[in-house]
Amino acid sequence: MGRSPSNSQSDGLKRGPWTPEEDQKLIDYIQKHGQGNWQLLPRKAGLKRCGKSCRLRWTNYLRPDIKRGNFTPQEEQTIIHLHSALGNRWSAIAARLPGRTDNEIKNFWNTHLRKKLLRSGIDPRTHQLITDLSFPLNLPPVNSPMNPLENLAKIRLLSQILHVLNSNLFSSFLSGAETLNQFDCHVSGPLTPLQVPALVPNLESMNTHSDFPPVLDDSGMIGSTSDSIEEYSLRRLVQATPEISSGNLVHSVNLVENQDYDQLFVDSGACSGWGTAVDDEAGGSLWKDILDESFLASSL
DNA sequence: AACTGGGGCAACCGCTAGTAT
DNA sequence: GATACTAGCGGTTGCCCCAGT
Repeated sequence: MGRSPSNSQSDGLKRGPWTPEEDQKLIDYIQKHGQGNWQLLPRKAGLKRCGKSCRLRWTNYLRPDIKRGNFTPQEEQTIIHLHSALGNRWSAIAARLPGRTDNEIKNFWNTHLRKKLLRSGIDPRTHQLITDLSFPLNLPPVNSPMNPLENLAKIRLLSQILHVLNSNLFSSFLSGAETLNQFDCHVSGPLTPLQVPALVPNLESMNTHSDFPPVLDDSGMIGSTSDSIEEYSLRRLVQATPEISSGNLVHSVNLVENQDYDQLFVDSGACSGWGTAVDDEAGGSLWKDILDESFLASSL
């Protein structure tokens, strides 16, 4: 737990996990004298800790009014709602959740709620539907470690790219049509996230090009194309990701604002085209699945 | 049964804002 | 106004636990 497990400090101060004895000393001192000056407290209380460490231990763990245990669904909703309004201002969020500390809320957000939103196709930073490829692609700087959760959308896209590259569909194209003009159709206005899966069935289920949905241009409009097969496949994948739509975005935002998160998750998960993969558990196993799938397909 | 990898979370670090001198 | 000190905040780290192999 925590950093700097070593107890041997050049300044003579102990770091790392607190012992029950240290906790008791701190509790006893504060119960007798109140919080007062944190810099002086450790010396007066007989603790070999810095004041900062004492303050954190008290405010995050020992304070008598701290509520321990799991967050309730109500608290979850409150946190998500407040985060959409306040951002990463954990102390401000904690101030509205009696008995919860900023540290606890921050940890809960990073370990549970962020994943939950990502799985639902919602950018946890903006609380909006993930709508473009730049979302996952622009996140980690080159030298920073990848965050698999924030790159869920990227992973999903990669998975589907592999599907296309390995599919009968692709090989049938290699031997057949060079252009895709025959798939033109006319739909006015941008597609909504709920419309896209209807127009773009799961790639897995499409074995012939006759199943192909219409192609969308950069603005999300359906139009004609003379893309190469590769371009077409990639464009289709792009369109298979949650497409922004004023109508549906408003719907989702309303759900958030109305704290109807369960419905929001149901809605996003109900999108068969992208919801299925969104439902996948995030993490390293996803990469394994993707690679396994790719290997299997390529070995056929 | 032993090993391994990932998740959870307590604790630390660095920075900033506020206050005192 | 400049400096020093303190408290608070958000980001990050790394140990422990446990599920999966």
